[in-house]
Amino acid sequence: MEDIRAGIIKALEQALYRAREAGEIGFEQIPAITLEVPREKQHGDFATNIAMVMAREARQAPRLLAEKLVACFEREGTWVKEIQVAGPGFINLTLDHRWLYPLLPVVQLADTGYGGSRVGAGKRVQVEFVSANPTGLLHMGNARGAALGDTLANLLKMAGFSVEKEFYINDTGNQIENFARSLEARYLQLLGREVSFPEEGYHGEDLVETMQGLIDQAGDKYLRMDPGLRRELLVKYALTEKIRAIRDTLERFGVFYDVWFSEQTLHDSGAVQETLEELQKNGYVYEHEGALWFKGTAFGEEKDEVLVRSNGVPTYYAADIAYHKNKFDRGFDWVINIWGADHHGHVSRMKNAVQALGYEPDELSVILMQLVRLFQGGEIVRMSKRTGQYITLEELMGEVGKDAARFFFVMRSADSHLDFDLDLAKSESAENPVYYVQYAHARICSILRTARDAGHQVPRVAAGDCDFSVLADPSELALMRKIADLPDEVIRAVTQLEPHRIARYALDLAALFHSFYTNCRVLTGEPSLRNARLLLVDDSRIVLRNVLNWLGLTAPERM
RNA sequence: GCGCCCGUAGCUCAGUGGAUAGAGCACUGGUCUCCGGAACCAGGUGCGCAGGUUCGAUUCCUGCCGGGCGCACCA
Repeated sequence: MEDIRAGIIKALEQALYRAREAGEIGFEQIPAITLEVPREKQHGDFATNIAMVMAREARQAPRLLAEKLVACFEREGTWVKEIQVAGPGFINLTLDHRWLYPLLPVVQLADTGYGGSRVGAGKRVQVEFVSANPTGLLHMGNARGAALGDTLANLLKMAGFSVEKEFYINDTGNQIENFARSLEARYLQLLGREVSFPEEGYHGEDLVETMQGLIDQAGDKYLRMDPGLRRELLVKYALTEKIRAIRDTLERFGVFYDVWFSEQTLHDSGAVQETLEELQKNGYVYEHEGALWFKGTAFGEEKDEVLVRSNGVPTYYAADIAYHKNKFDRGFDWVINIWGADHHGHVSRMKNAVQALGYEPDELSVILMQLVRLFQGGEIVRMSKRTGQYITLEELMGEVGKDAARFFFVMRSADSHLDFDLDLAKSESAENPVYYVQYAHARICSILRTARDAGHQVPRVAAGDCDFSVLADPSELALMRKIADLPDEVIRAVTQLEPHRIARYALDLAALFHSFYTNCRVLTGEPSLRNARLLLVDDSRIVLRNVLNWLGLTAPERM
């Protein structure tokens, strides 16, 4: 695919040089030639706007220029069958459809590796996502982040990057203080003491359960303890419990991390302090009213930010800067964070700090994802019956299952608000896009089973030996073309940080397969046609399965 | 007030500066003697408004309108 593209571009360049030698066109340098895939099929397999781009410098009308270029174009070795000028000056290229056939054995051979590339070879990338507060349960926003982050990590791996997935545990700070007081209140209440619950505390039912669990294990022994020590021990117990619960839920959601990173360790190791000193050394820190401030205004921010409060306690910002320093010091070439849109103000602040420490801010990417709203029966679903809080990921999986949940979250662009339709996700029918894609896979497996039972194997063909010219139906060519596009799609999804493209790809591919299935009978009596189609079907299976796996969905053989 | 995201078909959303802007759902009609009907095919006066840049703008820039979210010695 890439070779073919590069070959055509080279041939176009040579045509331009030839035209110049013949005195037909004048130019200094050829601008970068891009080949796009036209929306309209009639416009061929590729199109280029090079004549329009060069029109001004060459002082010629785009169409005229295009015609001269076409006249000098040599097709030799490019698969180009037709080349013509169209519209305001486009050059449309139609390929001999035989260019697709060598792909068929390639997919078969690559198998689980098909769709991969080496654009990220030698580069280490870290994806940090979810990083939910360990004070409660995972909600819809966390779930969206989990689906996006995990899929993105899978795609990065396919693109050749070395990838690490990380969960940052916010296990210190004000919220933990608050968590401690909430736990203490629940603990005391469960043991019959009349204590009021902190106004700003964590009201979720899950804290009651957590403390009941502790009481079942350890009884009332914390009752007579010094309150400070008691809170410390309650938090320690609850954090372990909560983090385990979060990890369990994520694993059931199909998300596994390489590293669980504790914020507390940054304080304990002195990393926060070192980071502050470095910032100070670089001249970005000053003292004011007893607090230490970061000069955000030096980077065009509206105001400066507190790093260390006047009571001596570092802010979350200070810890987060230390955390990002730590990431870069671990040698990552690219650091990707997935945050809720409510943290957007933090993005430029973080990049500023990264720069202030002498790192390259462009090596930090942040994907901001917009809010998730749940819909059922056309109404917004806000509260969870069980916890009185927002619906949890656990409950969502119980309602619609892992596959539907993951697909729905990853199907939309991160920066669009996501309306999650519970009824649609639950429906086991045609209108559910998840089943549509999975059904295509199951259908393929069924065809292959039937073929095997009849004694027909998928042919194994060497790459050089593949005349599949019997595959010429438009639906067959469209399907092959889509399969050919996969590596490019992955690269695009990764470089644009848009994993939702792959969900669209899965839907498109499934549609093309269903269409092919309707138009072309696979198990025919004609052996060469049957063999060619069996290979195409098996390749479709491979591609669908790969894509479903990257999205974190199962690829069922029956359903 | 300042900042970020969004505004595309009845609904939910895709869309790489390009030619006739797409998909799913919903609705209507049709296809199938056979490999899985959870399928396929057909049916559409839609890019919030106004400027600007460009040969060309849904896409880039500015302003406005509408929706969401931020703007703590919270995280």
